[in-house]
Amino acid sequence: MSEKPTNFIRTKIADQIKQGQISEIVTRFPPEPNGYLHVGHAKSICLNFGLAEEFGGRCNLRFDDTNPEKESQEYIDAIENDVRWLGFEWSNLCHTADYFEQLFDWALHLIRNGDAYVDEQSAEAMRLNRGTLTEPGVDSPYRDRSPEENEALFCKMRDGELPEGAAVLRAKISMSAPNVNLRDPALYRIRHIAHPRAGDQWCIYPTYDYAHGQSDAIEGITHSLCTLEFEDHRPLYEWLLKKLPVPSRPKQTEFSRLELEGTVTSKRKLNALVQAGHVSGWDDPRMPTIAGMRRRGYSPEGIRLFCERIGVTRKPNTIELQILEGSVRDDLEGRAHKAMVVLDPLKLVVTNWDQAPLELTVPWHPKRPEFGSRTMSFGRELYIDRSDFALDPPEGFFRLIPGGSVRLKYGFIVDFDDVVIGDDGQVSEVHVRYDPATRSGEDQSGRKVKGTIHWVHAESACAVDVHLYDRLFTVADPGSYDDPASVINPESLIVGQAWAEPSLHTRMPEAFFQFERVGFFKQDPACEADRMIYNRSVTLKDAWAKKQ
RNA sequence: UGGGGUGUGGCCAAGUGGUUAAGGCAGCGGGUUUUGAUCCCGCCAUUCGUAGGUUCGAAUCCUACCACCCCAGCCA
Repeated sequence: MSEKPTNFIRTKIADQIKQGQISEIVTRFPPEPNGYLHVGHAKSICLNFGLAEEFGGRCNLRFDDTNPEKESQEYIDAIENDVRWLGFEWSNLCHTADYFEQLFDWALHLIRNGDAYVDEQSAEAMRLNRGTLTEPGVDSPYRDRSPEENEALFCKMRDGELPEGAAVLRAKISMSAPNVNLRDPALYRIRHIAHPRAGDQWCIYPTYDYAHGQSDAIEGITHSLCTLEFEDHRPLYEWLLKKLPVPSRPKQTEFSRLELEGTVTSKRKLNALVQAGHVSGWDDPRMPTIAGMRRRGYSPEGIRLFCERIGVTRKPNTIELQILEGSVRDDLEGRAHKAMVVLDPLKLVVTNWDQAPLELTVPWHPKRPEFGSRTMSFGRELYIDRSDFALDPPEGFFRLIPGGSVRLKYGFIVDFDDVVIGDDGQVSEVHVRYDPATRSGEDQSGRKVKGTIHWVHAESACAVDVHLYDRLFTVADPGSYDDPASVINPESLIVGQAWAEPSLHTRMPEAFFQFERVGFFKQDPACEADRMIYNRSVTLKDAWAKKQ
């Protein structure tokens, strides 16, 4: 295989180690538990955990849980599950909430040094006084309170004596900074609301800007990796680290976030789709969430391969869906069991077959003998896919046609005999004669046919449901719509019935399958034993369809 | 019109002054094939946003310009 592609962060770390500037790296993946993880998070997870792994360092999973309004235990559990499923194990499981006491003490430190003050302006007034992108802001009338007064007020905030919105703690930096993030950013706000982890211990909560860098410092993070939109926050990140007696000095490095063609990677918008019932949940197989991709039948290795292929840079980028699908296919090709399933059945009658059904031994994977084999019965009545027969074949069609022959994979070559047209004018049956000398594995006839098609034995086949997924949206950039629901693809899910060889069900439910010549499928975890559901993860490449 | 970023083939992406500008995906052509899949082979940027300049030599240095992205939450 090819070696791992490099990127600017990896190169920098390798360099720092070589120069002896650092001996160990510590990274962290810091999701806010306000939704499920999506493919964009997968990129970050692979980066953070991957780097730590590669350089023999550590990586923490840290819940950036500073805003109890949006966070919940359901999300916390789902995130842990998703990270593990992707194949990573954290060094420490951390919660910003566990640092609340320390963060509070440090806030006092800022206040006592005159670096923070309690502002009692309304949110509206603060917004107005912040100025604009081109004009400086105006100092708050509360900006020059004494440290003593600030400390007393801040303690009142903590003690619950002030209502929500009555006051915030602000860093005292500059209201005229050209970088608006430095115009006395809020550090603490009042929220009389319980926290999923801290319970009702607190009614003031730190903001991301105040909590993040300090949390990094507490954990001894060396490389704090985040996306580009936080670049303008870096001066603030550094300002706080410099003002506070923190135990270490982490460095923030930004990279560009993943943009995936045809998908939405905004937790807010994904949540809206879930809430409105446009999808069955966060784990709907059409969702770009890790849970959705898992349920759809993507493998962790396939997703990791994808993350490796897309690289890490600071450039704006939009990744084509083909790269994700191609990565998944490439991984699944080697690990999926190959089964025969007919999605759109057409009865095939082998007119010269008068014997009992024949049991054929068929390998689960032609190149992987260790996968073992199963038996398939072959008899007089079979189903083939309707698309594998053409009364009036187009140029280049080499499946079954009047007067023609095809091989039934792992079975025999059959020669066209006759066709039966139903009342609806459609072909209802195709009659063929099999050539006994052409049995797979012992064919000495010397016959060669152009096409090989899949089939199932009508008598023993099992009916299963198949869920055929297509892209969730009709446009390439649903994320740029305020309401992506307005461009939902009404055909993003097609439920069909199929006939499967019975041994499909003898495999474990976790198994990945390739339905030969059709696509990769995975059993849906929610289906019942008497009505199996297989989700189509991704189709096979199809040069014939493309030519059409 | 403020600040911070980014521009290398259809999509990603190496490359940081010196052979014919890596590689992946997609595409195209061919071979193998009992999956029109997989696999294998070959092709696919005289050119690095544009225009100047420095240099024996530039995607890499300088200047100007252009385009696009992010920032005015008590979200992260």
